[in-house]
Amino acid sequence: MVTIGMAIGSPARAVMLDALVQGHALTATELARVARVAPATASAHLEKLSRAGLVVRERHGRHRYFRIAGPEVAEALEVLSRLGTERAPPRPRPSRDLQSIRRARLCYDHFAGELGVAITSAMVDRGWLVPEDRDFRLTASGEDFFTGLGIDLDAARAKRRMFARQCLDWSERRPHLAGSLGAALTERAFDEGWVTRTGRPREVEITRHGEAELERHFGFSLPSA
Amino acid sequence: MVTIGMAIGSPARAVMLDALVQGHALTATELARVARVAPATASAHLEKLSRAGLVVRERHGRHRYFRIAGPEVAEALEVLSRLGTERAPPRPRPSRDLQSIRRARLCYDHFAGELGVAITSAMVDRGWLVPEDRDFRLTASGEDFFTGLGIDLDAARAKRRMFARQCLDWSERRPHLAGSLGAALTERAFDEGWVTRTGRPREVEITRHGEAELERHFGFSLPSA
DNA sequence: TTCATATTTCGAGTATAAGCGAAATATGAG
DNA sequence: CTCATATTTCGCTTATACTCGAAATATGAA
Repeated sequence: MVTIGMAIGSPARAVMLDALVQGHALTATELARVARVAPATASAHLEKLSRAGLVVRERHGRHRYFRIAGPEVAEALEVLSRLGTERAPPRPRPSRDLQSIRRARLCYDHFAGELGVAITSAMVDRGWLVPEDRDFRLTASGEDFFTGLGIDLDAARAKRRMFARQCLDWSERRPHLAGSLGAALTERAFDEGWVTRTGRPREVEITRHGEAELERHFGFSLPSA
Repeated sequence: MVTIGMAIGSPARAVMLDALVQGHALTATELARVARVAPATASAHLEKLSRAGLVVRERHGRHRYFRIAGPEVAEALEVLSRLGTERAPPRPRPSRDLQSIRRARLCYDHFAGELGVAITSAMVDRGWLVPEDRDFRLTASGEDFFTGLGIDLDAARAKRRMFARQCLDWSERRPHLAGSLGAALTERAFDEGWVTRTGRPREVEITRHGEAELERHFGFSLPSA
């Protein structure tokens, strides 16, 4: 990521990439002109872009062209430039994909996103967890709940890591349960088939069965996708 | 795009972003630790990331957290890091979306991608166009073809721009027809309903009617999506 | 209020990048 | 082969970015 970032992080190179993303293959001299730098400078920039794997050089007849290295590069640059512009307007409606990853995600090994927050606040509402500084305290009734779910609390407490941490992430403004307790709950949810992984990196999907169980245990159902 | 590029174009900041993309909100001190820099340095970096709109600062109880500014930022960073890694392997199969944009795209105002190349080589094979240096020469039979299609060649020649240019782009290795002649053909194709725009920026879609016409005029049909 | 801790600001030093012109080097045209 | 043109390499200057420690500043805890 650093390499890519450094490659685009110069006005001259950004202009060149912008020109190339249009699809055209251009010569070094043409690119020097659009970026308003000397041919020597353009050559150095193109060397960098080439090393970063963003553009490729290609001989064609008597000319030597540069162009975007491939479709995946073109797509990534599109995403970036969209990110650059879509900042001012009030707030673009998140795409379908983004909505789903906001809904139910993993943060390392525990639930985050709407799902994580919903589960956590339900447990707080029921008096099973009490927020305390950076952690949650597990109450007696909370212990009953986790034990009833078949979770071994002693084992969770025995782990070297924090037990019941508060965790914030980018998709919600309220904390969700992390630490070994959060991990244990999440593991259980997978084992019981409440959720499954989707193809995407950290995204999970709630099964039909899971919906029913969430309703039963926590008294909520997430608005359907 | 420059801003974004400069923002990620530093090892320390890239590490911080990497940590934040996991979902966790982290304090400045924690981020200083993961990036292995002094708190003062981390503070400066976070200031930049914040200015670039990639992260936001948020007070929560007695702590001040940084986190990724929003889902769209998280997604863009994912795309970037994927781009960084997916370079070594032989060549990842292009996604469905990428295949379709390779298939039929516009380069400014003329066809590019597989469609542009296929049309152009068909015309060369038929002796309607002859590649000449950076341009194509339109032959007499070629004039008949374009005129038969209802294209006003005199009008196209009268335009201030190049008439029949060769154009290379990133998705194919062979040139396609650009210039006012290419634009006129493309305009005609839209008018006749051979192609329509999809939602995406430069992408077009071939209609059923278009498939038949392409087969009739140029003797090819693109392998179906 | 006072203390302790987290964070930012300030004022350097060092490293690296961007830029140019001149010269060296390819590459196709004739 | 020789010429003309496109491109890269070289040497150099200038500007900016990264880094740190020390000091100043906020902020919640007691």
